[in-house]
Amino acid sequence: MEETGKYQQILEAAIELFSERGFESTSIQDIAQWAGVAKGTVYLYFKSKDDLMKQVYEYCYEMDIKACEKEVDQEKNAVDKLCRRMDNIIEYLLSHPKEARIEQMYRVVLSGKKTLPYYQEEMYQAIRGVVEEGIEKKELRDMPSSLLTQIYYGIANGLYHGFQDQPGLWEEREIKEQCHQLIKDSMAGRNS
Amino acid sequence: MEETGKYQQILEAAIELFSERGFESTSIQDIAQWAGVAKGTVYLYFKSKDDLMKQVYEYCYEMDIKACEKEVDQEKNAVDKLCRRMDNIIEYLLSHPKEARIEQMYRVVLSGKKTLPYYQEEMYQAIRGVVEEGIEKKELRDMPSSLLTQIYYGIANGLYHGFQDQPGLWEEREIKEQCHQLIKDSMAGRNS
Amino acid sequence: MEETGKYQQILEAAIELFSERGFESTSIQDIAQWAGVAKGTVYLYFKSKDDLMKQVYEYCYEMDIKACEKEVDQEKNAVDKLCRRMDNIIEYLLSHPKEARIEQMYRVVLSGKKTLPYYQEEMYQAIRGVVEEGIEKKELRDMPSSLLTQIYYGIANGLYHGFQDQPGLWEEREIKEQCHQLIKDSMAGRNS
Amino acid sequence: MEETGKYQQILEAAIELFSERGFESTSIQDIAQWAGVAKGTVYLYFKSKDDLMKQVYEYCYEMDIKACEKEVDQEKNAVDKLCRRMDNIIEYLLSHPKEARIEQMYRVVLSGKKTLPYYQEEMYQAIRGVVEEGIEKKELRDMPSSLLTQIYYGIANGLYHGFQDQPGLWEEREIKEQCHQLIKDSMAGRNS
DNA sequence: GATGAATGAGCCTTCATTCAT
DNA sequence: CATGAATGAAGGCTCATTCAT
Repeated sequence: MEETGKYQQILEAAIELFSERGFESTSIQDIAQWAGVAKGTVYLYFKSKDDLMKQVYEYCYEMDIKACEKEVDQEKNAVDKLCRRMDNIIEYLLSHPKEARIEQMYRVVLSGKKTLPYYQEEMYQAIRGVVEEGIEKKELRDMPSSLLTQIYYGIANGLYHGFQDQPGLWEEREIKEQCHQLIKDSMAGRNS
Repeated sequence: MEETGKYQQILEAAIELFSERGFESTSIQDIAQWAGVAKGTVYLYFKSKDDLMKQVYEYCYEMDIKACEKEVDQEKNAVDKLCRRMDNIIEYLLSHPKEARIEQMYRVVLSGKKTLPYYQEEMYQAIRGVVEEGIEKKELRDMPSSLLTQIYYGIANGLYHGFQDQPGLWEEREIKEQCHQLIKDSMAGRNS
Repeated sequence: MEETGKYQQILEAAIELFSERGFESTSIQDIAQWAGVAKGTVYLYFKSKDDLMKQVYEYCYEMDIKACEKEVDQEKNAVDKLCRRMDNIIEYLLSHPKEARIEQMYRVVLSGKKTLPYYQEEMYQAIRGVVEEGIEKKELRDMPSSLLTQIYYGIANGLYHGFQDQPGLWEEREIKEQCHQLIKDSMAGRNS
Repeated sequence: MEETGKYQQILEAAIELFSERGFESTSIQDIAQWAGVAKGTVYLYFKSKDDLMKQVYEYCYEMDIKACEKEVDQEKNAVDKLCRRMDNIIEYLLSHPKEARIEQMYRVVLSGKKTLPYYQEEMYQAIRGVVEEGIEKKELRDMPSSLLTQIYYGIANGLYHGFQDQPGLWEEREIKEQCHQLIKDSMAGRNS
């Protein structure tokens, strides 16, 4: 952690500790210590603890988005896009458990504030776009797109938890195919 | 709130405030004030703030479990049991948003601690029991039961979020049936 | 300092330390220690350090006002009123040097803020009232009353400093009479 | 502020900010920024913040002294000297409000420390010299010179405050003459 | 049982000062 | 000379917890 810049050191220390202990239970002191800098140094790079929290979340979120959209556009059908994206989601979450936890935590906090519902976020909108298009083309179930989007999200999340418990499963080709089939069956339904 | 016992008063005040402001941002003072008792009184009924948190969570969780299991046993098939349970889940969560938030928050905290994975909980085990039996009887998809259980959980959660955004939807009979169909398609797959 | 209430203890500790080290250089910790209470206790009686500062000032100011107005009304003439008041002022300031310093300090701070000019204070207005009446009755010099009031204030202050350096002087009857004569000559001028 | 030396730039920035916000509320960072230099540079010219404060005060004090003594020696009588000096004092203070505030603030701080009573200062001694000589020559009241000096000081200060509130007054010839008469009456008394 | 005054550990944040570049 | 990143001591304030009444 010595060779990267101080900003990155602090950010990574924060990810480590926030994900482990939660936002409130992690002190700036702890973060500074873990990052190997003095307490005051944190404030050279971040305006406040809130600012640090926000930047940590945004950093994680950006990584997540970028990872999840990889090669999605190469697929033509809605179902295929959703399967590909789900592979990406799980791949990313399993390889970045700390970042995943931070996103989760931050969203719970956000969901308490009326101002910015989390579903207005980029990723939600991206998925919803695919879902709406799929519904229009009759590739997907004819349900309210918001509901279908949330269901997709929920399945992805459920799968993540499932694979988290038994990491080996995700490596098995057969399992992955079963999951794809499940996605298809749930999202497309009788249309398939 | 005056006629119930002090214990209940404090518990309800805690539910109210924890769900609104989060655990760390709610002080014992706030809770005591809301409950209409003195700060010291809280410590007559709860060993510490952590203990209060835990009891609050457990209280919410118990209510949740009880509500979700209602009439589930009247169904015969695995799919029907799961549908019935899902109706209960959504019904409960929508009518108890505060309790829902507290369960959510507490699980995020718990998930950080390796000691007590949340899937060892009663509700998870109950669902898993149904799922395993369903798989055995070929009523459900032949997938690892843990995975299928998590997926079911995820769908229920997704639906909750969806209906939370548009509460009116849940009242529509057609929508509910679509949801049941979706549960069936995802959990039973080609078997159906 | 043990027998009085905590509020008074803290107030007196603050007077002691503020007058000795200044507002900014005195920490709440210092005050608590001097008062023989815990840091947190200070915040049971004062909302913040600023609040403590303000209450300390107001306490000193009230004492000052009360002391300075003693028996002033028994005098008929403006000059006599001013002399009597000046005796009171000096008497008070000499016997309450700490409180005097606090008033001084606070006014210097206040004078930096445009909002509440210190001359709108009670004591200033009281003196100005006497001065204006005196001018009207031709007992005092025909000068702008604001100016004459400030001059009176200045003389009183000067005398205080003078007597502070040589406290014995104030005890001498002759000196006191000289001072009264000086007040008369300066405030009444040729009218006398 | 660019063409003068760094030392002067910093000094002037300090005068500006100290007079506006007070000593403690002005950071070295603020001063450096206002002066257009780096924080470290301040420490090339001043040993510490305290040192800067002291030099700022001394700078203001020197200006004050120089301004106040202008043409005082042209007068023969003690009273005239005192009047002339008072004109200078007020003229200076009104035209240098920032420097005036700094002197004021610093003296309040100093007056708390027993080590260096401010009356041992040059200006005090200069006035006292005039006063003592005047008393000796029976031009002034026969009172302890220290007292009379402090009174003179007090009057000057009072006038300053008076004119500060109504700057227009100081321009009126008649007012100025009234002030001179007042000085004469107070300092010389029946001797005049 | 009930109270709330008192405590003090611990948090976030600021800022004078240093020093390698 | 000049810089500004880095430091860490210190301060204001909050709050979980205790305990005498």
